[in-house]
Amino acid sequence: MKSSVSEAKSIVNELLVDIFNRILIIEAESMKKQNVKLSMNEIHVLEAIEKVDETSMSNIAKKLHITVGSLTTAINTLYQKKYVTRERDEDDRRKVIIKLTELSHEVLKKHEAFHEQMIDAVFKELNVGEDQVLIDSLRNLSSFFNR
Amino acid sequence: MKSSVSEAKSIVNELLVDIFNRILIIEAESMKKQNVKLSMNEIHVLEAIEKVDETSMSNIAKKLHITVGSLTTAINTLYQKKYVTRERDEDDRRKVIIKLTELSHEVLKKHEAFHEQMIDAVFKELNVGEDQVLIDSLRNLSSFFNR
DNA sequence: TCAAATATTTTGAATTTCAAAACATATGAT
DNA sequence: ATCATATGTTTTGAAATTCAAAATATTTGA
Repeated sequence: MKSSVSEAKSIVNELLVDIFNRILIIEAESMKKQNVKLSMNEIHVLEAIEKVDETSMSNIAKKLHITVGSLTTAINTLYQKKYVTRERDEDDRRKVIIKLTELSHEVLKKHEAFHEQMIDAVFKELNVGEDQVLIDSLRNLSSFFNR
Repeated sequence: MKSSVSEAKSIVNELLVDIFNRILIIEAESMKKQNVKLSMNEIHVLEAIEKVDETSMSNIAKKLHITVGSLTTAINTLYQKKYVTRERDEDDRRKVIIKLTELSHEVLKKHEAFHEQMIDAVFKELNVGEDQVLIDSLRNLSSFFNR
């Protein structure tokens, strides 16, 4: 199967758009099937808390690319539903430090399992060395966003 | 630079998450810079109308993975702002056919230009034949969502 | 000590979404 | 031809998510 470069570009564009349009819906379905009661939005907040170094409100909001005000409302409901705790930073009492509860860790485990399945699907039939092509392409795309 | 398969998987996962988290924001910035007054949401509605065969409300909603009710509110504002027209299908008067105005085509041209730049960045330094690896990987990912 | 900087929450408004009800038109069985 | 059912769209009412700006709390530096 041959194709010119511009054809390949067009195919890659369409695939990226398709993937982008569906991933949230598919992820949500997967979580629902596993009896997770949270929205994908809420799960992504938990994910950000897990990944960020210092879990202050500002840091988490920056990771999520939302305002701190928006994060406050998200954390309000997660706190109420016992997915996170809130405490003042003793070294700098302006800061509020968010921590995940066991409930959150269970949800994140399920979410990670979905991602692993997804990535396994990507690597299916990929030969040794070819993974580097994929990594380079995605790095190029990610770098494009840094301009 | 060598890495085990599981390392490669982890890198690809992180890159995909990063790309996913930023693409909407970057696209929105790009549109704003080009004096486009619409939200990315509204632009994606126009994009769906452009891509779908028969531009009835149901078809457009299906393409966008939203309910027809949600689409009605989106079309209401786009209609009011003169980005689309509405007409009854003469063959089946239950259907409403949406058409893009010149205003929309101008916006979509700018949006497509962004996507072209983006894809050019992906293909940067990609050798002949390597594009097929990328296409295969993304196809695998897209197919994973069809299960 | 106190003005400015930083961190967070609150407030008020806009956007986007959905499910269910209401409405319009078409189709198929009698 | 008529009417029940199916299909297509809009309306309604409510919830979730977001933002900017104002308010509040704490720290820092002059």
